[in-house]
Amino acid sequence: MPELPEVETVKRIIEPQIVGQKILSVTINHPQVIAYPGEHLFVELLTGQTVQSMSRRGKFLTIHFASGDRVVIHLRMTGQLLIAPMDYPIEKHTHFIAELSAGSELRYIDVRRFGRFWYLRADETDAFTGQDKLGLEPLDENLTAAYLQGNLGKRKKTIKEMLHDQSIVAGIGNIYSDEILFASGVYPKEKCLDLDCDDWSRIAKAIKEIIAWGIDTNEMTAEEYLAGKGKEYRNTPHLRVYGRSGQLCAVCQSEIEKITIGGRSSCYCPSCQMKKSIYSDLIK
DNA sequence: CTTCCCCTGAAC
DNA sequence: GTTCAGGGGAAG
Repeated sequence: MPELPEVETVKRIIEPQIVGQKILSVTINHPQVIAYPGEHLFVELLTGQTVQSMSRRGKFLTIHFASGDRVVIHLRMTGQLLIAPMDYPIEKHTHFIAELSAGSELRYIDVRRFGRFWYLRADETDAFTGQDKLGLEPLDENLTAAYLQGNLGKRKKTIKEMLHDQSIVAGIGNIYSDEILFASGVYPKEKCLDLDCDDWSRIAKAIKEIIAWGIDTNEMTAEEYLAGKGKEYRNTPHLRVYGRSGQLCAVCQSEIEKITIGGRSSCYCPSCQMKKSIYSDLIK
């Protein structure tokens, strides 16, 4: 479900509600979501820990404990984290509940059960989650046109696919890659090696602007977040191309098209995001 | 490179 | 009934 802006939203809502809390008890309803180190050890290690902070890296969340231990969480497609009063109804597909000292609960809900939890002890290096392979954060000042062109400029793959490569830029998924390419005016199926300096500049700028916009627009209170069950995000109605095939482009009124790239759907405006080959024919 | 897999549910 | 879904890893 969530990409970087949504995961950041989850972090901003959840962190203030768990900092300083002690975990009194842990219930796991579906062990599949525990990737490491196994259900029973996970429960044993987590019980009694006191939360110090929460952080986000790409689409990963980490809960840091006073002991130095931490829990890394990836929500994948449909994972949701909620802080709920103990008497709040248990949603279907609730796989994990941690009872907190304030009398509330941290709950994990995941319809498709693709999400994963890892418990890492203080002295354990993270060799399990994949976080160590992440590239730059979109808002990192080192993420520039030169960085993108240097890392991707000779690749044959399409720009749409490469924007999903978490080892280059961390946190972009299928929604935001569509939105970023629309904002850049780049045809999603364009091969990286066909893009020029100006294209990379617009893409670098759009990555920052669209991701920052996504985070800002998602801003909400903890009450609103709970009411939306941690799965309703504010910016969804304002996306400009994702999920809008057949509708008219807000900029030029052309009909937004949907194509398949690397096995995933991609929505784009054929007029605002013209293929370079067509464009070069037009300016002859 | 493409295809499949992990899962459930909504839309068609 | 079939297809698709905001992720990611493994297998062919």
